[in-house]
Amino acid sequence: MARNPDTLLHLLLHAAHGLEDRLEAAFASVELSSTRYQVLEQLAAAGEPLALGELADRASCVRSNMTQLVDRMEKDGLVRRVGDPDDRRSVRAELTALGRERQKQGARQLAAFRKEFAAALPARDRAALERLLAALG
Amino acid sequence: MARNPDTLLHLLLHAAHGLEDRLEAAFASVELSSTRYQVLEQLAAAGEPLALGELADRASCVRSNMTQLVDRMEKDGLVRRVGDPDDRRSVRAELTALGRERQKQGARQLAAFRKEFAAALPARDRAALERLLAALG
DNA sequence: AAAGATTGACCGCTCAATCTTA
DNA sequence: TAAGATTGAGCGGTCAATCTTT
Repeated sequence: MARNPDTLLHLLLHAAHGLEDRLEAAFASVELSSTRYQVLEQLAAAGEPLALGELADRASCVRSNMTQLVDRMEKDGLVRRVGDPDDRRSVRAELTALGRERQKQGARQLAAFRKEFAAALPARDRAALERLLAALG
Repeated sequence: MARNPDTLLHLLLHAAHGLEDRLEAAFASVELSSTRYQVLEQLAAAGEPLALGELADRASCVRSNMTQLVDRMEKDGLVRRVGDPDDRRSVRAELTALGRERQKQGARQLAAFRKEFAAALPARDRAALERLLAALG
């Protein structure tokens, strides 16, 4: 996204990209992506299998996306599909032991990353950043 | 990317995403994407055909990505491939009349969007934002 | 008919492997 | 051998169409 590099807009988007790349690298160190972590996190927090549509809603993505994501995660042994006896249209995703393990590792990576971010953030700029984010809302 | 919504890191990434979505929508209104616009912009600025590798370097992406992007843009009539007589390994992309037209429309959209962004940005927070971006560098 | 999931086609990106020309 | 471009496979996202169950 390197249009017109001398623009504050550009600098902001570029910084956000860099941040995301580094976060992605942190997750990659435990063989996850932020997308996969997000799913594992939801399932761990829920403490029970969740319907794919429910997962898609929580991830703010489209249903077909979750279908394919769960395909890949299932192939890698992170989750498994289980049917819902009460509504046979529904398919739920359930954590496997491996998925549970990876979720914990991912959580540690994320916590460390957040800490690093907070440390890099000039303390006196927190308020300004919060105003900015509110203005962009 | 909705992990842990009450985190400053998360808020920043979320805001950047929102910004990008809106920028993308602005480009879409003239049947472009930010990616395609970026290529058109480089070609217009250069004033001559550019090798695909050169375009990939300027877009900070991998060569194969540019091959495929130019495939799609060529199919849509925005650019055309031309050979380089001086180095027969090289393939250059050249703007078509349609590509030139779209680049101008895209530039107008981008300018309007930047203006809108600047207006939404609390003036007293500019300095803080610049420090923040420097710290994240 | 409406909801849940899936499929197929596409955008945009990565990597590894390949083919051609220098 | 190096460099330039392409191909093929995969991730992650969209949309439109489809199939099953409610």
